Amino acid sequence: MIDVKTLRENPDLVRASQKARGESASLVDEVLAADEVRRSAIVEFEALRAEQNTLSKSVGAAKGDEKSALLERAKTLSTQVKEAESKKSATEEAFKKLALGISNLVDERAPVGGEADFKVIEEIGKPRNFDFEAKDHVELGKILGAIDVERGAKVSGARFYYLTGVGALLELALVNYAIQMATKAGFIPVIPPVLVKPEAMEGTGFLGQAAENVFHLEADDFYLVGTSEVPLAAYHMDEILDSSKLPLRYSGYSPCFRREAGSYGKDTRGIIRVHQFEKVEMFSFCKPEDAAAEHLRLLNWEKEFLNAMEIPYRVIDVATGDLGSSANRKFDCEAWIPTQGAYREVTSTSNCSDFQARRLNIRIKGENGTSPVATLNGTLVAVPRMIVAILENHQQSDGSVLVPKALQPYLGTDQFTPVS
RNA sequence: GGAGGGCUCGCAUAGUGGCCUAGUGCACCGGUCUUGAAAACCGGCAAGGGAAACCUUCGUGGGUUCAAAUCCCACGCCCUCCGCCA
Repeated sequence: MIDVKTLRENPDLVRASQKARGESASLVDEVLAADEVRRSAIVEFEALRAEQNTLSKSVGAAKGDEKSALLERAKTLSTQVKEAESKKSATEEAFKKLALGISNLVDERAPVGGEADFKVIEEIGKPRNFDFEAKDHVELGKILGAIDVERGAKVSGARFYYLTGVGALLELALVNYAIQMATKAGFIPVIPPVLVKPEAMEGTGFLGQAAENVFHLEADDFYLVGTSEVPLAAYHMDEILDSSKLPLRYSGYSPCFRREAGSYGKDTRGIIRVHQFEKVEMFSFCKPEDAAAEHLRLLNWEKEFLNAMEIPYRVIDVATGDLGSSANRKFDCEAWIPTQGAYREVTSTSNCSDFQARRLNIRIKGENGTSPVATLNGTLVAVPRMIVAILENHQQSDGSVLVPKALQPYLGTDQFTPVS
């Protein structure tokens, strides 16, 4: 949630941010109006309540006629208080509903524009020149006995898959390598719940613009998380953190579930876009003034991982119109996918500043009271897309695939060979 | 799923309708004393809104009442036991 003080004192800043995102700037004025109404309702209620409190006290002390007179007055006051209270909560709710619709203030350094207006920050590694016809990951997966999309579709439908044999082993190797790397860097490994309550989903900002991509279990009112960012962010919900212990870094390993609504026809082949996958996610709680630096650290760990996979990739600064509602800035790492002749997003890191924390009520105790903490997240490895990148980039003409050095200790081999 | 016990400001506890706008102990912070420390003593010490007065919060949500931590109803979570179960 946006800071109400910023909104009141500097509405132009918020309007500009909304505009840069391609979202409603007039919402700012609606929220300000609702805030006025809310504040006057609070003042009215509190005045009546204070009067009731003092009157109530005198009732206890009074006797006889005096008492019945006071009681008379107290009764009418009581109904007034009740009315004022329900008016107050109604206006507060209306305000909150509107205020939640405003996205985080974009970082002024983020490139302004739509999805295509990203800025390339750097390109690392060079796409290989193949002296044979490169096979795509579906074909390689079949040859190696690693990926079975046909049976995935038979059992669960489109966008589901089985990882088998070396495919399954590769997932375990990637996860182990990622967790070990994160642990070395000081992250606390976490295996979180993946069914969460509406508050957790709402607090992390996934029930807004991203709501249609979230699986919901109606019978029990649970949500299936699309990323462990959700349970990791909500881990400290309603808590006050010790600022001397920051940054607090967690690496979550969990399945991720995505409905992929509105992506019909996109990436229908293979395992680039699927409903269920495993991911190791970095999550950091830090002081707001350290957030930008922490963001770069998360990006560096992502780069370190991709470097270890020996995959050519580029880093982009995502444009304002393509940021999630909680993020003020986002960097994507895009791996080169030979058979598509394109860079495709494999990992992504977002700086959510104090936006999520305000919704989730996570604070730091400081000199001048408490204030919201900053939260950041970044992908260390999203398994299927990394498998795609590894298989396609490291394939040989005979369909075998060289295993990156970093993964060899986890797999006990330096290459995957076709199964007969 | 069934039976019982519990949920109060970091922790532990007091509190069965108005001197509870919540007491006490521990922990913590500051001070006095001390060569230094400990002890002792003094003061501070939940959160949110507000310039302040003040208001809100005793698991959550309703209700009764002029007035609710306290009475009633529902729900949540934790603990113990029973049943089922990876």
